Amino acid sequence: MKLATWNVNSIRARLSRLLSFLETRAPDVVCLQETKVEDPEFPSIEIRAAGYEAVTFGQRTYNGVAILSRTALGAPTYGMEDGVDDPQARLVAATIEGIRVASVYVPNGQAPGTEKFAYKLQWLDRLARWLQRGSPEQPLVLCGDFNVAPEDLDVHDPAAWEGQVLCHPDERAAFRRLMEWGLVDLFRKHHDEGGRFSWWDYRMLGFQKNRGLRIDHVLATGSVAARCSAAEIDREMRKGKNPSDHAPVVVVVE
DNA sequence: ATGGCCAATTTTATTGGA
Repeated sequence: MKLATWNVNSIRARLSRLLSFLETRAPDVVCLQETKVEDPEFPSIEIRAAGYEAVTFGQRTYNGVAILSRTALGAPTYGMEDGVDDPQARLVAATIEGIRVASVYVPNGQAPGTEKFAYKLQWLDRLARWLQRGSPEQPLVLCGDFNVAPEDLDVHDPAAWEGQVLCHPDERAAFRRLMEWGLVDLFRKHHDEGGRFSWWDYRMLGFQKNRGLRIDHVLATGSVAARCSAAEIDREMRKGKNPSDHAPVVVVVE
């Protein structure tokens, strides 16, 4: 199974690029974030014509997640179902070929000390509890835009980013708690080098200068990680006209 | 070369992203 995660920054603005990605890369599963459409406006017809079914959890303007799959999507769940009244559409999950797959869009957090930052930390804590409702012995892929660069190695200029949002110690600690439950970073399983990023600012020639961060991740429990033979960041999808500011992360699970 | 923010809405500014 070839599985990708991609923050598309509006599926309507990115539809032709997404369809090109599906055709040229031929992934079996694609987790999307920041679709920014309510479910009735999701371009299901075009996606289906490309050979994919979709599970969508959208909202207007902001957020919105989805999972596309060539094979059946079983037992979909929308949000964390933890009783918290949260209108933001940031997690959707479904079972594909025996693997539970979740597409997540972690809050950005804006800046440490703000209400949005507090919401981000709370959301990550809820995500840890969502994981704890299951077992790391089960096959799970938790992937998406985590809005956390786990280590300085994942940052183009660690000194400039120190203590800033996406790199703050509290976010990194929250991310580590997710990992310690029993997840493997599939990109890091295959690459130990720095300078490999999944997001670059639209401004200031960020991509051209490779001034980016690695904040999009594919995390998997041990049984899935053991079957993972490759992981790459698809920089081609960040090039050219009208890109998302994120590139897809693609893994192969045998 | 991959080129100097972008997307959606509240639309000729504002908000949020990261």
